[in-house]
Amino acid sequence: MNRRMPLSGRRSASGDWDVPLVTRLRGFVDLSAGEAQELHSLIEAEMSVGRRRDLVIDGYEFKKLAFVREGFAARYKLLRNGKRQIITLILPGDVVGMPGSFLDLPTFSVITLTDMKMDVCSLDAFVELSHRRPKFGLALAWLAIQEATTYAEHIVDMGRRTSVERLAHFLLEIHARLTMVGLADGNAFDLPISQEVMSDALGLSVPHLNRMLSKLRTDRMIARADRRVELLDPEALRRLAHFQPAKLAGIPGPLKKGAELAS
Amino acid sequence: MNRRMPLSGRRSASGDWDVPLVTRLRGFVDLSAGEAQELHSLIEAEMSVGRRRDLVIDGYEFKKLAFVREGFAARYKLLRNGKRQIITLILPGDVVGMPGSFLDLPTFSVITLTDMKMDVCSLDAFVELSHRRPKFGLALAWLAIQEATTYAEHIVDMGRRTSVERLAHFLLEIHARLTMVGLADGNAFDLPISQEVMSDALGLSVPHLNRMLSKLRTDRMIARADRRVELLDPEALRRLAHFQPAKLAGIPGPLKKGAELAS
DNA sequence: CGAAATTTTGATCACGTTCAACTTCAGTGG
DNA sequence: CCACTGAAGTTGAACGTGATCAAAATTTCG
Repeated sequence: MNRRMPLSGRRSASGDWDVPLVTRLRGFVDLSAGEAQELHSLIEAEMSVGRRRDLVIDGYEFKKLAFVREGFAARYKLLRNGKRQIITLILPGDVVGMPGSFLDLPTFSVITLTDMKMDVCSLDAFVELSHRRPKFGLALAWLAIQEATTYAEHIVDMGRRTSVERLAHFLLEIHARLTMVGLADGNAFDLPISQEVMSDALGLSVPHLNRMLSKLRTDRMIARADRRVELLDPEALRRLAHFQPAKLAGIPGPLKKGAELAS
Repeated sequence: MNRRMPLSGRRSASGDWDVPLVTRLRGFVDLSAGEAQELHSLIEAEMSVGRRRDLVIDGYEFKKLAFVREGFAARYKLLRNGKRQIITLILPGDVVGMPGSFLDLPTFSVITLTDMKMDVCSLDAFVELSHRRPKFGLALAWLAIQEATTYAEHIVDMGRRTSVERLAHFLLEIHARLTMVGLADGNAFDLPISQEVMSDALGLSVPHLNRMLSKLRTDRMIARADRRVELLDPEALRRLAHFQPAKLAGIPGPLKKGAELAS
């Protein structure tokens, strides 16, 4: 099911490399079209994979960075008792191989939840580029920080939020992340995942998750049809979930516009 | 209680800057004495603070990196319902301000649990150095990745491990992290924190944590006296906790000369 | 269409919370 | 030296959230 495609890239009108990761990076670093191009030149393959494909397997070497262009995946760990915990959903703009590629061996697995398209480069190539262009090393740090921040919020979810609060927080987070890469449609967004996946992400059982979903539905906070979610009352959801969005700061110094004068 | 001290630094016999963070960095990047010195030159203050001091406050700007030399702290979030979740314990070698300094405003607080000594520099200065020495930007990324990996394991703790398993995992993790910076004494280590702190780190109530502690004690897996912990049966603990240590890979490329042969 | 996966509903049970009281210990002042 | 204080640790009883198990209803898909 993995097939290689010609390295055409996706170009905007201005000839820029226009993928969700670049959108995300531009939220905190000034990337010229040329620099985006340098990043693009690292891509050694554009991959399309089907649903339910293992991308990273706990314990098996993986040293790539795969920038997700389309589709959903999950980073998870399987315990020996058979229980699965999903650490985070991987969305367009996210990087498969973070953190797995930075460890001797990954301690988590990644599996696609839908068909997925990604641009793949090797970690070595990225690091090599970072030597010539320190900005990319810093951008990597910023991405990792954002990952850690998201995880931190998940810890709060699991530790101190009740099941409804947790579900509400989950929906708000996904909505915020999709909005950031331009994939939300106002207060609605596609969420093409089963309740089993959601329950593993939230550390709940499927029946209980189901009940909490209907609770949010009967309380008129959300609507769910097909595999879409609509946030009917975002304000109430935010209050319920104690939702506090975190905004990544820009990389300081000569990298930011208006500071080009510094040597 | 904050007092400045002369910028003497801590030097090893070889004149190297010898602090836990450098030990940690050397686990994945080749740092010459000169480079450690460059890092040291960023330090604008060596601070000593007492117990129970807020270092970072949720919602109030903080743009420093404080490298912990001695002492314990906790990164946490307080919900509006009064519940507290500790995201992670901050140990010597860790960085206060990660991730808070990278956000417009921190979304978590940090409080010291013991007296603490740290070396403080501004994030701007660190980024500026990373421009001249890309290695430091990459090292920052590696540190952030390690932070994310630790958090990921905490998510598994809270979501899919029972309370005893969680406690066992917690003790093993702290032991591993202290060992990494040379602060464990074989299978024993100082853990100068109250059960309330532990319960907030594990998302448990104090009484229940207490029961699980006595369980591990009566099962002869750990001993706890004063504020020390001894792992009496590390193997049994690892089995119980499904413990899987993650080892950070070295930064690839020209940075890691001959490191493949070492260790 | 039939088979499989997913969603929904119900009944029972257990893990961990809550609340309360009691103990231990270190520090402080009479 | 003892009384008092406050923080930390320990124990017990009742309760509730969410798990577990089971089965039915519904959707998806070969």
